Amino acid sequence: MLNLPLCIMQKARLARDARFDGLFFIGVKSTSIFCRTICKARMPQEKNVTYYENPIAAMNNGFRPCLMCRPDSAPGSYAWKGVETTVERGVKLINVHLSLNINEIADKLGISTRYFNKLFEQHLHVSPKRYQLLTRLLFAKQLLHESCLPIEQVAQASGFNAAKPLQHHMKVTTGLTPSQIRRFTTLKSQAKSTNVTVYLCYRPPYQWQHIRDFYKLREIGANEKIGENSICKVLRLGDSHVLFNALHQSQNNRFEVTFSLVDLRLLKGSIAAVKKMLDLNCEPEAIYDSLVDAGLPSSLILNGLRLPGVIDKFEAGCRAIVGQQVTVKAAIGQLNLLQNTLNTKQVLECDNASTELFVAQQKCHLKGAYTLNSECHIKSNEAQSTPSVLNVFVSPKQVAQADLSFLKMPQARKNTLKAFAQFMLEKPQACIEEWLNIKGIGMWTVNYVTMRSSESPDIFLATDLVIKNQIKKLAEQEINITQEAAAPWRSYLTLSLWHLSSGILNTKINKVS
DNA sequence: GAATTCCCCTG
DNA sequence: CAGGTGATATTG
Repeated sequence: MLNLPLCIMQKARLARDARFDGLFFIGVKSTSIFCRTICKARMPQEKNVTYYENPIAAMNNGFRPCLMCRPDSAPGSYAWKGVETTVERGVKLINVHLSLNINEIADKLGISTRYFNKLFEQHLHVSPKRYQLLTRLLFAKQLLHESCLPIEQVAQASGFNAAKPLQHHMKVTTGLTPSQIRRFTTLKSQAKSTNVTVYLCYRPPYQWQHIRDFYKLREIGANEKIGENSICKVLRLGDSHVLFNALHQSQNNRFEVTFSLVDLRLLKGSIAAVKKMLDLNCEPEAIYDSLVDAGLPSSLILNGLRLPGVIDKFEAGCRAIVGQQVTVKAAIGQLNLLQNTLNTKQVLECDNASTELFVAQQKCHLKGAYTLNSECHIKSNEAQSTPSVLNVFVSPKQVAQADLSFLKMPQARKNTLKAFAQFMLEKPQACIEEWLNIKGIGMWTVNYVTMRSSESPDIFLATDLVIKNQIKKLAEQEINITQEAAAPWRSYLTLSLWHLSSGILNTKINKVS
């Protein structure tokens, strides 16, 4: 039943080798406890040890899970990852939630402030407080350069309570006051509103057409509008909503992104979200090389390919589930139906006041883009004839409570969708692997969602039908793909193969070969 | 830095 | 099962 030789497991156990973590489990007879290979507890003697393939097998034989290494927890979960990642998670939280203080961050991590301080200092040799101050200042500086927000609002957006503390800290750490920093910027003053425009750059080349078409094909009209040169979408960020319009300016290698915000503290997260959607941090050269290594002839490679991201994990999950075994077109039709049908009640159902405020603000702002759920429709910049309203993607709660009989798809898939919504309602923070426990969600779905929503550059969808066919088709022309060689950028190989199979380049292949 | 918790061994 | 050891994570 165990697929590893005994001597290997013995060595792996004694070395506490992390590479074998999860592959087998160690039952200790003297205590009736079972552990993972990496457990830091005192090393049991060989004569007391039995090996098991999985936690279930160990528990069946009367062992209980160890409290230190938590072999019962889901692989990848916080409990599984243990202390090693606590600092990492803390850093992320500080970066994302600029307005939370250190106590609240520690609270989110589930540890005391004192311990958080200690761990942080130990690993990064800076105190969390100091790290946070620098993070806030850096972001404030970016806003001073890239936007025309008044200082007071820059302060709020970067986590300070008021302009005074920002001015003080900026002066102390950089020697310059915010207004001195601002003087370097060349932007013209923009109208006073909660609209914020920032310019987000990327490393060229950038295959705008590819990422644009990818989104366009998957457009959910009530939630997003994809223009020839722009992407406009309403994002759910925590309990709030953000509307953005990203306009591609290829001559400057950047996007002009306008946000409409309820609360300026959302700006940091909003910028991160758009960067993720447009994959602005990617390094095209490394990816190009890896695609060559994988065996793609350079004539078939889109240099500057980007991975189109999905911000909301729930949305990504819905897209994946509804997209199981049907064409993109069919799936998006059903998603549009879902969105439009459940949408009508949405404004009433939203429990927080922020939505109302947001709607009110939308009425007057974001000229030339779209409005959110307001009766005053504003035409889009892109000379599209019909005025539009945009709305946030349906929530887990809505889907969980809805009668889904109006959807045209197998009952089993509707059940999965519903179970998924229920799961997300109860455990919104669960890691994607945990979704496997839901009936109807398998590895393809998990991998697809991981690739689209976790900025995971190294997902190869080997079981995807389209991918399989495309590999076969290439092999017929003596182009052999070794996906392993594309690591750690295999997501881009997946994208490339999808793109090839879309037919646009199929004629080209013939010419090449 | 002490105290607590946890694991494993021995008798 | 009780008593003792060593080690780690976490707290006040």
